[in-house]
Amino acid sequence: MTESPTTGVRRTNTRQRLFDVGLELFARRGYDDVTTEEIAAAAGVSQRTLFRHFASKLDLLFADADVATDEFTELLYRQPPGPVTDAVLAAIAEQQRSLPLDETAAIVARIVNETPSLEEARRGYERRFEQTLAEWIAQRHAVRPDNFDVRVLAAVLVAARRVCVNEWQAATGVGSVVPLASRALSAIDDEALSFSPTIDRSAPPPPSGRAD
Amino acid sequence: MTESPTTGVRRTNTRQRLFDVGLELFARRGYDDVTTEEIAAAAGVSQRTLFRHFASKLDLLFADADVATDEFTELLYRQPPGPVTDAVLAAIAEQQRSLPLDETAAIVARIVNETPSLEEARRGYERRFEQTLAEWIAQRHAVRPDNFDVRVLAAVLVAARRVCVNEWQAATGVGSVVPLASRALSAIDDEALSFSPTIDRSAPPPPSGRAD
DNA sequence: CATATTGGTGTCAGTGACTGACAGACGTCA
DNA sequence: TGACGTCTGTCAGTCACTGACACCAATATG
Repeated sequence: MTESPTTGVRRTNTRQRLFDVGLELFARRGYDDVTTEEIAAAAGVSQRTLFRHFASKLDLLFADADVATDEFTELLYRQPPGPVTDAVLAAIAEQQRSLPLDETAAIVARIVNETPSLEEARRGYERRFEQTLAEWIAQRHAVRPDNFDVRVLAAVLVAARRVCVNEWQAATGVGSVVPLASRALSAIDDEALSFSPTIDRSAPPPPSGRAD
Repeated sequence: MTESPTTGVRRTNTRQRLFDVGLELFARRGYDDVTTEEIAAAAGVSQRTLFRHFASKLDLLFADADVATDEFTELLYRQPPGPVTDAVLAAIAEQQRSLPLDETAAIVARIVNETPSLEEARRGYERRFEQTLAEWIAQRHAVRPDNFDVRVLAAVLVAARRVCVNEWQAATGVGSVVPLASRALSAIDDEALSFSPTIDRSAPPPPSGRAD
Protein backbone atom coordinates (compact mmCIF):
# COMPACT_ATOMS: atom_id res chain seq x y z
CA MET A 1 0.00 0.00 0.00
CA THR A 2 2.63 2.50 1.06
CA GLU A 3 6.29 2.55 0.10
CA SER A 4 8.77 -0.06 1.21
CA PRO A 5 12.02 1.53 2.34
CA THR A 6 14.03 -1.14 0.54
CA THR A 7 17.11 0.95 0.06
CA GLY A 8 15.48 4.27 -0.32
CA VAL A 9 16.55 6.90 2.09
CA ARG A 10 17.11 9.35 -0.69
CA ARG A 11 13.83 8.35 -2.27
CA THR A 12 11.78 9.04 0.76
CA ASN A 13 13.59 12.26 1.40
CA THR A 14 13.06 13.57 -2.08
CA ARG A 15 9.43 12.61 -2.09
CA GLN A 16 8.81 14.21 1.26
CA ARG A 17 10.68 17.33 0.27
CA LEU A 18 8.66 17.65 -2.91
CA PHE A 19 5.46 17.25 -0.94
CA ASP A 20 6.42 19.80 1.68
CA VAL A 21 7.63 22.35 -0.81
CA GLY A 22 4.63 21.83 -3.05
CA LEU A 23 2.17 22.21 -0.22
CA GLU A 24 3.79 25.39 0.95
CA LEU A 25 3.72 26.90 -2.50
CA PHE A 26 0.12 25.86 -3.05
CA ALA A 27 -0.88 27.36 0.27
CA ARG A 28 0.86 30.62 -0.47
CA ARG A 29 -0.07 31.22 -4.09
CA GLY A 30 -2.87 28.82 -4.92
CA TYR A 31 -2.79 25.48 -6.66
CA ASP A 32 -3.27 26.77 -10.17
CA ASP A 33 -0.60 29.41 -9.96
CA VAL A 34 2.16 26.99 -9.05
CA THR A 35 3.79 25.00 -11.82
CA THR A 36 5.32 21.59 -11.35
CA GLU A 37 8.59 23.01 -12.59
CA GLU A 38 8.59 25.52 -9.77
CA ILE A 39 7.96 22.85 -7.18
CA ALA A 40 10.72 20.72 -8.57
CA ALA A 41 13.15 23.64 -8.67
CA ALA A 42 12.25 24.65 -5.13
CA ALA A 43 12.90 21.08 -4.01
CA GLY A 44 16.20 21.06 -5.86
CA VAL A 45 15.30 18.40 -8.40
CA SER A 46 14.18 18.30 -12.00
CA GLN A 47 10.58 18.27 -13.10
CA ARG A 48 11.08 14.77 -14.40
CA THR A 49 12.00 13.60 -10.94
CA LEU A 50 8.85 15.09 -9.51
CA PHE A 51 6.80 13.02 -11.91
CA ARG A 52 8.76 9.94 -10.95
CA HIS A 53 7.56 10.31 -7.38
CA PHE A 54 4.03 11.52 -8.06
CA ALA A 55 1.89 10.40 -10.93
CA SER A 56 0.44 13.87 -11.29
CA LYS A 57 0.29 17.29 -9.73
CA LEU A 58 -2.94 16.21 -8.07
CA ASP A 59 -1.30 13.10 -6.70
CA LEU A 60 1.20 15.26 -4.92
CA LEU A 61 -1.55 17.25 -3.25
CA PHE A 62 -3.53 14.19 -2.22
CA ALA A 63 -0.61 12.00 -1.22
CA ASP A 64 -1.33 12.50 2.44
CA ALA A 65 -5.05 11.98 2.14
CA ASP A 66 -4.32 8.63 0.57
CA VAL A 67 -2.38 7.57 3.63
CA ALA A 68 -5.21 8.69 5.91
CA THR A 69 -7.63 6.66 3.84
CA ASP A 70 -5.53 3.54 4.22
CA GLU A 71 -5.38 4.11 7.93
CA PHE A 72 -9.14 4.54 8.11
CA THR A 73 -9.62 1.30 6.24
CA GLU A 74 -7.50 -0.56 8.74
CA LEU A 75 -9.57 0.81 11.58
CA LEU A 76 -12.72 -0.38 9.84
CA TYR A 77 -11.49 -3.93 9.65
CA ARG A 78 -10.80 -3.91 13.37
CA GLN A 79 -14.35 -3.01 14.32
CA PRO A 80 -16.53 -5.60 16.06
CA PRO A 81 -19.56 -7.09 14.27
CA GLY A 82 -22.72 -5.04 14.10
CA PRO A 83 -24.36 -2.50 11.83
CA VAL A 84 -22.06 -1.01 9.22
CA THR A 85 -22.91 2.53 10.20
CA ASP A 86 -21.91 1.89 13.80
CA ALA A 87 -18.57 0.53 12.70
CA VAL A 88 -17.96 3.52 10.45
CA LEU A 89 -18.79 5.93 13.22
CA ALA A 90 -16.48 4.11 15.60
CA ALA A 91 -13.68 4.17 13.06
CA ILE A 92 -14.14 7.89 12.53
CA ALA A 93 -13.99 8.46 16.25
CA GLU A 94 -10.83 6.40 16.60
CA GLN A 95 -9.10 8.15 13.76
CA GLN A 96 -10.04 11.48 15.26
CA ARG A 97 -8.39 10.42 18.49
CA SER A 98 -5.20 9.34 16.78
CA LEU A 99 -4.79 12.60 14.94
CA PRO A 100 -6.75 15.26 16.78
CA LEU A 101 -5.21 18.04 14.81
CA ASP A 102 -3.50 17.18 11.57
CA GLU A 103 -1.76 20.31 10.35
CA THR A 104 -1.08 18.93 6.90
CA ALA A 105 -4.63 17.73 6.35
CA ALA A 106 -5.93 21.12 7.37
CA ILE A 107 -3.68 22.87 4.87
CA VAL A 108 -4.70 20.51 2.09
CA ALA A 109 -8.34 21.07 2.97
CA ARG A 110 -7.93 24.81 2.77
CA ILE A 111 -6.21 24.58 -0.59
CA VAL A 112 -8.92 22.30 -1.94
CA ASN A 113 -11.72 24.47 -0.64
CA GLU A 114 -10.44 27.58 -2.34
CA THR A 115 -10.08 25.90 -5.72
CA PRO A 116 -13.31 24.58 -7.24
CA SER A 117 -11.58 22.31 -9.71
CA LEU A 118 -9.83 20.62 -6.81
CA GLU A 119 -13.09 19.98 -5.04
CA GLU A 120 -14.15 18.11 -8.14
CA ALA A 121 -10.89 16.24 -8.33
CA ARG A 122 -11.22 15.12 -4.74
CA ARG A 123 -14.47 13.45 -5.61
CA GLY A 124 -12.66 11.54 -8.29
CA TYR A 125 -10.13 10.37 -5.76
CA GLU A 126 -12.95 9.01 -3.64
CA ARG A 127 -13.47 6.28 -6.13
CA ARG A 128 -10.69 4.16 -4.72
CA PHE A 129 -11.95 4.67 -1.19
CA GLU A 130 -15.41 3.64 -2.22
CA GLN A 131 -14.10 0.44 -3.69
CA THR A 132 -12.19 -0.36 -0.52
CA LEU A 133 -15.27 0.30 1.54
CA ALA A 134 -17.34 -1.94 -0.72
CA GLU A 135 -14.91 -4.79 -0.15
CA TRP A 136 -15.13 -4.30 3.57
CA ILE A 137 -18.93 -4.26 3.57
CA ALA A 138 -19.03 -7.27 1.30
CA GLN A 139 -16.87 -9.22 3.70
CA ARG A 140 -19.07 -8.26 6.63
CA HIS A 141 -22.18 -9.47 4.90
CA ALA A 142 -20.50 -12.40 3.21
CA VAL A 143 -21.52 -11.27 -0.23
CA ARG A 144 -19.62 -10.16 -3.31
CA PRO A 145 -18.26 -6.62 -3.54
CA ASP A 146 -20.12 -5.96 -6.77
CA ASN A 147 -23.42 -6.64 -5.05
CA PHE A 148 -25.77 -3.79 -5.75
CA ASP A 149 -26.69 -3.11 -2.14
CA VAL A 150 -23.07 -3.14 -1.15
CA ARG A 151 -22.18 -0.56 -3.74
CA VAL A 152 -25.07 1.65 -2.79
CA LEU A 153 -24.08 1.55 0.83
CA ALA A 154 -20.42 2.20 0.08
CA ALA A 155 -21.22 5.15 -2.16
CA VAL A 156 -23.60 6.64 0.32
CA LEU A 157 -21.21 6.27 3.24
CA VAL A 158 -18.35 7.88 1.35
CA ALA A 159 -20.56 10.78 0.35
CA ALA A 160 -21.77 11.32 3.90
CA ARG A 161 -18.24 11.17 5.23
CA ARG A 162 -17.10 13.77 2.72
CA VAL A 163 -19.73 16.24 3.82
CA CYS A 164 -18.88 15.69 7.46
CA VAL A 165 -15.18 16.21 6.97
CA ASN A 166 -15.88 19.25 4.84
CA GLU A 167 -18.12 20.78 7.44
CA TRP A 168 -15.67 20.03 10.18
CA GLN A 169 -12.75 21.51 8.31
CA ALA A 170 -14.77 24.54 7.25
CA ALA A 171 -15.17 25.24 10.95
CA THR A 172 -11.36 25.35 11.03
CA GLY A 173 -11.24 21.96 12.64
CA VAL A 174 -12.65 22.98 16.01
CA GLY A 175 -14.37 20.34 18.03
CA SER A 176 -14.86 16.84 16.80
CA VAL A 177 -16.19 15.29 13.62
CA VAL A 178 -17.94 12.63 15.60
CA PRO A 179 -21.18 14.52 16.35
CA LEU A 180 -21.44 15.52 12.72
CA ALA A 181 -20.79 11.99 11.56
CA SER A 182 -23.26 10.60 14.02
CA ARG A 183 -25.94 12.93 12.75
CA ALA A 184 -25.17 12.25 9.11
CA LEU A 185 -25.09 8.49 9.55
CA SER A 186 -28.48 8.56 11.20
CA ALA A 187 -29.90 9.20 7.76
CA ILE A 188 -28.41 5.96 6.46
CA ASP A 189 -30.26 2.80 7.29
CA ASP A 190 -28.07 -0.03 6.14
CA GLU A 191 -30.34 -2.60 7.73
CA ALA A 192 -32.99 -1.69 5.21
CA LEU A 193 -30.81 -3.33 2.59
CA SER A 194 -31.05 -7.05 2.18
CA PHE A 195 -27.69 -7.70 0.54
CA SER A 196 -29.24 -10.56 -1.32
CA PRO A 197 -28.27 -11.05 -4.94
CA THR A 198 -29.21 -8.12 -7.10
CA ILE A 199 -32.70 -8.05 -8.47
CA ASP A 200 -33.23 -8.32 -12.22
CA ARG A 201 -30.50 -10.92 -12.29
CA SER A 202 -31.96 -14.37 -12.05
CA ALA A 203 -28.58 -15.94 -12.82
CA PRO A 204 -25.48 -14.25 -11.44
CA PRO A 205 -22.56 -14.43 -13.91
CA PRO A 206 -20.74 -17.53 -12.65
CA PRO A 207 -17.22 -16.71 -11.45
CA SER A 208 -16.35 -13.70 -13.61
CA GLY A 209 -16.44 -10.48 -11.67
CA ARG A 210 -17.54 -7.57 -13.74
CA ALA A 211 -14.79 -5.03 -14.08
CA ASP A 212 -15.56 -1.84 -12.28
CA MET B 1 -29.38 26.93 -17.95
CA THR B 2 -29.24 25.75 -21.56
CA GLU B 3 -28.40 27.79 -24.65
CA SER B 4 -30.55 30.57 -26.00
CA PRO B 5 -30.82 30.44 -29.80
CA THR B 6 -30.39 34.21 -30.06
CA THR B 7 -29.04 34.28 -33.54
CA GLY B 8 -27.22 31.05 -33.54
CA VAL B 9 -28.11 28.64 -36.23
CA ARG B 10 -24.49 28.16 -37.12
CA ARG B 11 -23.57 28.03 -33.47
CA THR B 12 -25.94 25.27 -32.61
CA ASN B 13 -25.05 23.33 -35.69
CA THR B 14 -21.35 23.50 -35.07
CA ARG B 15 -21.73 22.54 -31.45
CA GLN B 16 -23.95 19.61 -32.27
CA ARG B 17 -21.66 18.47 -35.05
CA LEU B 18 -18.66 18.61 -32.75
CA PHE B 19 -20.52 16.58 -30.16
CA ASP B 20 -21.68 13.96 -32.63
CA VAL B 21 -18.32 13.58 -34.27
CA GLY B 22 -16.53 13.52 -30.95
CA LEU B 23 -18.78 10.88 -29.51
CA GLU B 24 -18.39 8.69 -32.52
CA LEU B 25 -14.62 8.93 -32.40
CA PHE B 26 -14.56 8.27 -28.67
CA ALA B 27 -16.80 5.25 -29.10
CA ARG B 28 -14.65 3.84 -31.87
CA ARG B 29 -11.15 4.44 -30.57
CA GLY B 30 -11.48 5.34 -26.91
CA TYR B 31 -11.49 8.71 -25.21
CA ASP B 32 -7.76 8.96 -24.62
CA ASP B 33 -6.78 8.06 -28.16
CA VAL B 34 -8.76 10.86 -29.74
CA THR B 35 -7.27 14.35 -29.77
CA THR B 36 -9.29 17.52 -29.76
CA GLU B 37 -7.61 18.48 -33.00
CA GLU B 38 -8.94 15.34 -34.64
CA ILE B 39 -12.46 16.03 -33.48
CA ALA B 40 -12.26 19.59 -34.73
CA ALA B 41 -10.86 18.50 -38.07
CA ALA B 42 -13.51 15.81 -38.45
CA ALA B 43 -16.16 18.41 -37.74
CA GLY B 44 -14.58 20.78 -40.24
CA VAL B 45 -13.57 23.46 -37.77
CA SER B 46 -10.41 24.52 -36.02
CA GLN B 47 -9.37 23.31 -32.61
CA ARG B 48 -9.88 26.82 -31.30
CA THR B 49 -13.50 26.72 -32.33
CA LEU B 50 -14.01 23.46 -30.48
CA PHE B 51 -12.79 25.11 -27.31
CA ARG B 52 -15.13 28.01 -27.88
CA HIS B 53 -18.10 25.66 -27.73
CA PHE B 54 -16.85 23.34 -25.01
CA ALA B 55 -14.79 24.40 -22.06
CA SER B 56 -12.84 21.18 -22.19
CA LYS B 57 -12.62 17.80 -23.82
CA LEU B 58 -14.53 16.41 -20.85
CA ASP B 59 -17.22 19.03 -21.27
CA LEU B 60 -17.84 17.78 -24.74
CA LEU B 61 -18.34 14.25 -23.52
CA PHE B 62 -20.64 15.26 -20.69
CA ALA B 63 -22.60 17.92 -22.55
CA ASP B 64 -25.60 15.66 -22.89
CA ALA B 65 -25.50 14.45 -19.31
CA ASP B 66 -25.68 18.06 -18.25
CA VAL B 67 -28.90 18.53 -20.14
CA ALA B 68 -30.35 15.40 -18.58
CA THR B 69 -29.43 16.72 -15.16
CA ASP B 70 -31.21 19.99 -15.81
CA GLU B 71 -34.26 18.07 -16.93
CA PHE B 72 -34.17 15.94 -13.82
CA THR B 73 -34.00 19.03 -11.68
CA GLU B 74 -37.09 20.43 -13.31
CA LEU B 75 -38.96 17.22 -12.61
CA LEU B 76 -37.94 17.43 -8.97
CA TYR B 77 -39.41 20.87 -8.56
CA ARG B 78 -42.70 19.63 -9.93
CA GLN B 79 -43.10 16.87 -7.34
CA PRO B 80 -45.81 17.20 -4.70
CA PRO B 81 -44.87 17.71 -1.04
CA GLY B 82 -43.73 14.71 0.96
CA PRO B 83 -40.54 12.90 1.82
CA VAL B 84 -37.57 13.87 -0.30
CA THR B 85 -36.79 10.29 -1.20
CA ASP B 86 -40.28 9.77 -2.58
CA ALA B 87 -39.97 12.83 -4.75
CA VAL B 88 -36.60 11.70 -6.06
CA LEU B 89 -37.95 8.28 -6.90
CA ALA B 90 -40.92 9.79 -8.68
CA ALA B 91 -38.67 12.09 -10.68
CA ILE B 92 -36.48 9.17 -11.68
CA ALA B 93 -39.53 7.26 -12.81
CA GLU B 94 -40.82 10.18 -14.84
CA GLN B 95 -37.51 10.79 -16.51
CA GLN B 96 -37.29 7.13 -17.36
CA ARG B 97 -40.66 7.37 -19.05
CA SER B 98 -39.70 10.40 -21.07
CA LEU B 99 -36.56 8.81 -22.42
CA PRO B 100 -36.93 5.06 -22.16
CA LEU B 101 -33.93 4.39 -24.30
CA ASP B 102 -31.48 7.21 -24.80
CA GLU B 103 -28.97 6.09 -27.40
CA THR B 104 -26.58 8.91 -26.70
CA ALA B 105 -26.57 8.43 -22.96
CA ALA B 106 -25.89 4.74 -23.45
CA ILE B 107 -22.90 5.48 -25.66
CA VAL B 108 -21.51 8.00 -23.20
CA ALA B 109 -21.98 5.48 -20.40
CA ARG B 110 -20.06 2.86 -22.31
CA ILE B 111 -17.22 5.25 -23.05
CA VAL B 112 -17.04 6.31 -19.42
CA ASN B 113 -17.12 2.76 -18.13
CA GLU B 114 -14.20 1.65 -20.24
CA THR B 115 -12.00 4.55 -19.14
CA PRO B 116 -11.24 4.69 -15.41
CA SER B 117 -10.12 8.30 -15.47
CA LEU B 118 -13.50 9.23 -16.90
CA GLU B 119 -15.31 7.47 -14.11
CA GLU B 120 -13.42 9.73 -11.74
CA ALA B 121 -14.17 12.78 -13.81
CA ARG B 122 -17.86 12.02 -13.78
CA ARG B 123 -17.83 12.16 -10.03
CA GLY B 124 -16.35 15.60 -10.29
CA TYR B 125 -19.18 16.65 -12.54
CA GLU B 126 -21.65 15.52 -9.92
CA ARG B 127 -20.69 18.48 -7.82
CA ARG B 128 -22.95 20.83 -9.70
CA PHE B 129 -25.81 18.39 -9.51
CA GLU B 130 -25.34 18.01 -5.80
CA GLN B 131 -25.51 21.75 -5.35
CA THR B 132 -28.72 21.94 -7.36
CA LEU B 133 -30.22 19.16 -5.31
CA ALA B 134 -29.22 20.88 -2.10
CA GLU B 135 -31.06 24.00 -3.19
CA TRP B 136 -34.13 21.98 -3.94
CA ILE B 137 -34.07 20.20 -0.60
CA ALA B 138 -33.45 23.46 1.21
CA GLN B 139 -36.50 24.99 -0.40
CA ARG B 140 -38.64 22.00 0.57
CA HIS B 141 -37.62 22.24 4.17
CA ALA B 142 -37.50 26.02 4.25
CA VAL B 143 -33.89 26.10 5.37
CA ARG B 144 -30.68 27.37 3.86
CA PRO B 145 -28.86 25.30 1.23
CA ASP B 146 -25.68 25.27 3.28
CA ASN B 147 -27.49 23.58 6.12
CA PHE B 148 -25.51 20.55 7.19
CA ASP B 149 -28.38 18.09 6.99
CA VAL B 150 -29.33 19.36 3.58
CA ARG B 151 -25.85 18.83 2.26
CA VAL B 152 -25.64 15.36 3.71
CA LEU B 153 -28.91 14.39 2.13
CA ALA B 154 -27.97 15.88 -1.24
CA ALA B 155 -24.63 14.13 -1.29
CA VAL B 156 -26.12 10.83 -0.29
CA LEU B 157 -28.89 11.03 -2.86
CA VAL B 158 -26.51 11.85 -5.67
CA ALA B 159 -24.26 8.99 -4.70
CA ALA B 160 -27.15 6.54 -4.58
CA ARG B 161 -28.43 7.72 -7.92
CA ARG B 162 -25.02 7.26 -9.50
CA VAL B 163 -24.84 3.65 -8.40
CA CYS B 164 -28.33 2.96 -9.69
CA VAL B 165 -27.70 4.46 -13.08
CA ASN B 166 -24.39 2.66 -13.28
CA GLU B 167 -25.96 -0.68 -12.45
CA TRP B 168 -28.77 -0.10 -14.88
CA GLN B 169 -26.47 0.88 -17.70
CA ALA B 170 -24.11 -1.97 -16.95
CA ALA B 171 -27.04 -4.26 -17.63
CA THR B 172 -27.11 -2.65 -21.08
CA GLY B 173 -30.09 -0.57 -20.11
CA VAL B 174 -32.61 -3.39 -19.99
CA GLY B 175 -35.62 -2.97 -17.78
CA SER B 176 -36.11 0.06 -15.63
CA VAL B 177 -34.00 1.98 -13.15
CA VAL B 178 -36.96 2.43 -10.91
CA PRO B 179 -36.74 -0.86 -8.97
CA LEU B 180 -33.06 -0.26 -8.41
CA ALA B 181 -33.64 3.29 -7.29
CA SER B 182 -36.44 2.22 -5.02
CA ARG B 183 -34.21 -0.32 -3.36
CA ALA B 184 -31.30 2.09 -3.02
CA LEU B 185 -33.43 4.87 -1.62
CA SER B 186 -34.83 2.58 1.03
CA ALA B 187 -31.44 2.85 2.72
CA ILE B 188 -31.82 6.59 3.00
CA ASP B 189 -33.99 7.88 5.78
CA ASP B 190 -34.29 11.60 5.24
CA GLU B 191 -36.85 11.91 7.99
CA ALA B 192 -34.17 11.02 10.49
CA LEU B 193 -32.63 14.39 9.77
CA SER B 194 -33.98 17.38 11.59
CA PHE B 195 -32.87 20.12 9.19
CA SER B 196 -32.54 22.41 12.12
CA PRO B 197 -29.59 24.79 12.15
CA THR B 198 -26.29 23.00 12.16
CA ILE B 199 -24.92 21.95 15.50
CA ASP B 200 -21.76 23.60 16.75
CA ARG B 201 -22.99 26.87 15.28
CA SER B 202 -24.76 28.90 17.89
CA ALA B 203 -24.86 31.98 15.67
CA PRO B 204 -25.33 31.51 11.93
CA PRO B 205 -23.29 34.04 9.88
CA PRO B 206 -25.87 36.77 9.26
CA PRO B 207 -26.58 37.23 5.55
CA SER B 208 -23.31 36.05 4.01
CA GLY B 209 -23.63 32.60 2.51
CA ARG B 210 -20.42 30.68 2.69
CA ALA B 211 -19.06 30.12 -0.79
CA ASP B 212 -19.14 26.52 -1.80
C1' DC C 1 40.23 -4.75 -6.19
C1' DA C 2 37.58 -4.73 -10.53
C1' DT C 3 33.18 -5.24 -12.47
C1' DA C 4 28.18 -5.81 -13.01
C1' DT C 5 23.85 -4.36 -11.27
C1' DT C 6 20.42 -1.43 -9.44
C1' DG C 7 18.06 2.82 -8.28
C1' DG C 8 17.65 7.73 -8.28
C1' DT C 9 18.52 11.32 -11.14
C1' DG C 10 19.23 14.98 -15.20
C1' DT C 11 18.51 16.32 -20.00
C1' DC C 12 16.01 16.70 -24.04
C1' DA C 13 12.62 16.38 -27.25
C1' DG C 14 7.96 15.63 -27.84
C1' DT C 15 2.58 15.34 -27.28
C1' DG C 16 -1.68 17.24 -26.18
C1' DA C 17 -5.05 20.21 -23.64
C1' DC C 18 -6.03 24.76 -23.34
C1' DT C 19 -5.54 30.20 -23.76
C1' DG C 20 -4.90 35.06 -25.42
C1' DA C 21 -4.59 38.14 -29.17
C1' DC C 22 -5.56 39.56 -33.56
C1' DA C 23 -7.89 39.52 -37.89
C1' DG C 24 -11.21 38.13 -41.33
C1' DA C 25 -16.03 36.55 -42.80
C1' DC C 26 -20.83 36.89 -42.36
C1' DG C 27 -25.41 38.46 -41.16
C1' DT C 28 -28.38 42.14 -39.14
C1' DC C 29 -30.06 46.53 -38.62
C1' DA C 30 -30.28 51.40 -38.99
C1' DT D 1 -24.07 51.53 -47.55
C1' DG D 2 -21.92 51.23 -43.28
C1' DA D 3 -21.66 50.23 -38.31
C1' DC D 4 -21.99 46.40 -35.33
C1' DG D 5 -22.01 41.86 -33.23
C1' DT D 6 -21.11 36.97 -33.77
C1' DC D 7 -18.57 33.06 -35.36
C1' DT D 8 -14.49 31.75 -36.98
C1' DG D 9 -9.24 30.81 -38.30
C1' DT D 10 -4.41 31.47 -37.31
C1' DC D 11 -0.58 31.74 -34.47
C1' DA D 12 2.17 31.74 -30.67
C1' DG D 13 2.47 30.39 -26.16
C1' DT D 14 1.89 27.83 -21.41
C1' DC D 15 1.77 23.81 -18.82
C1' DA D 16 1.06 18.91 -17.41
C1' DC D 17 3.04 14.82 -18.54
C1' DT D 18 5.95 11.04 -21.15
C1' DG D 19 9.65 8.26 -23.45
C1' DA D 20 14.41 7.63 -24.35
C1' DC D 21 18.99 7.94 -23.13
C1' DA D 22 22.83 8.82 -20.23
C1' DC D 23 25.03 9.62 -15.74
C1' DC D 24 26.33 8.64 -11.07
C1' DA D 25 26.50 6.46 -6.63
C1' DA D 26 25.86 2.48 -3.75
C1' DT D 27 25.80 -2.31 -3.42
C1' DA D 28 26.68 -6.91 -4.91
C1' DT D 29 29.60 -10.20 -7.10
C1' DG D 30 33.69 -12.08 -9.30
